[in-house]
Amino acid sequence: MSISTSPRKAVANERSRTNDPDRTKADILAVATEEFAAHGLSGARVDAIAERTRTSKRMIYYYFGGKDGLYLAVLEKAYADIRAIEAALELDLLDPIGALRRVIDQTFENDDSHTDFVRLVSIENINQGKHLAEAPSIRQINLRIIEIIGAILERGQAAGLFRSDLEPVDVHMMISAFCFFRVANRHTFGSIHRVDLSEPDRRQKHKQMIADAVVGLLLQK
Amino acid sequence: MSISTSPRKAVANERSRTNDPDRTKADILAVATEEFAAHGLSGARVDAIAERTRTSKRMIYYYFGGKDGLYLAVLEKAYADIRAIEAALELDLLDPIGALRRVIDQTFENDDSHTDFVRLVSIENINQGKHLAEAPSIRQINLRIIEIIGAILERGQAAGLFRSDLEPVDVHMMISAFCFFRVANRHTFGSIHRVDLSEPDRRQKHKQMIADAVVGLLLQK
DNA sequence: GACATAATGGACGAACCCGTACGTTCAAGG
DNA sequence: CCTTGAACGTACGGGTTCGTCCATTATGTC
Repeated sequence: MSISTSPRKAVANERSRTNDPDRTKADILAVATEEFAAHGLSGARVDAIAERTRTSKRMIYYYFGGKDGLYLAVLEKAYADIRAIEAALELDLLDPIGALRRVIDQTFENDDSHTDFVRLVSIENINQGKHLAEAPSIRQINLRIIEIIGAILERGQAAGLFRSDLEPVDVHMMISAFCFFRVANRHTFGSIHRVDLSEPDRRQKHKQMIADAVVGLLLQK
Repeated sequence: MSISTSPRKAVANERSRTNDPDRTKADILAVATEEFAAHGLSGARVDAIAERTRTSKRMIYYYFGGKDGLYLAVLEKAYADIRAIEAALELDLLDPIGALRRVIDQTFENDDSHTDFVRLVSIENINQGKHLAEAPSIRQINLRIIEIIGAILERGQAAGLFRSDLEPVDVHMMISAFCFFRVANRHTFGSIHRVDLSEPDRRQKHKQMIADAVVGLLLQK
């Protein structure tokens, strides 16, 4: 995680870069993320990952213990990356409706641009969330988004704008469901209904739709 | 597909039931549906399916050609079963809003009770919809739901109730996204936010939420 | 500069898994 | 009955895939 602890040699010398654990780990993780996202847990091949790596299969077992350990590390990093973006949201200056629209926009853009993350979450659900259940760090990370939405709802309710019978987690689910489905089910939905869900016009329309729907729902009394 | 073409022998004799192709095929299909839904395409084991069947592995290859052929047959049957229910909806007597709520209710209940179907669709998306693309029958089946929603929207627009800038397929997606996500992402979402999405109270609340949101969205001008 | 420890590579084994070759039984028609 | 094709079972081969054993090189420390 740190800025590489490799020794003096790494300054300028290009070729003789040997024994760089941080880089090796990061390299494996990046390749593994692609492989797992593309083929799922059981479909991913350890040999295939090793082959596309700067290093060898031996290192996967050295650093991650095995296929499952590697998968878990990939999952943890994917969640951490996504939520780090959400955590940086600046909403205090906006009115409740504006803040809510900002959160929705962010979730939409996040899922849209992080296809690998969406696929990994789908895969983990196929696997019944068994690996994620053993990664307490992931839960921690995700509480932030609930806090953010909770704060917005409170402000909206205090102002007499929003209804008060919806919990933050339910609002989050409604937003996530739409943004996630749009990416996760792109293939089947697109193929069946002959629509390209990633086409700019429809993309824009959908973003407007989910924002209007959620805001409209909260304004209902 | 017919009511079994087996001979006179099959009337009452319990034990000597031999050579019953329809039953053999249906048996394989049922077991395979469970196995694929549980472990995905690459995770499913042909040997495991064969073992839990009344018959042998040889019959899988005899009737379905191979693992891929079997998977495709499972997928087709899953879609057909779900959409057959939707096609039976009787909506002509209801006002547009009532009809829309009825469709949403139906979709919600369908996804909620057909976990295997939801999982298979997720799996097919992980597989980038490649198999579904080669199954024209599935597309045909799904057009029905779009027709239904299209008719409701037209009536609502004619009555001056609904906005007219949303296509049926977009409304369908909004409904599907919520109902599908609730089931497909049950494990990760539940584990992270410590909620049981299948608990009756929350279930009911969510059903109300998606209905209110979609109706509310359409009533916006 | 010697030594302990961390990092790395290549080769390999054992289990697994898909698909098939080959042989047998059943059912309907002559 | 006898033939013929459909329905079925057993056993196995060939390829794949995970994980490890053994050997080697780098790195930091005293």
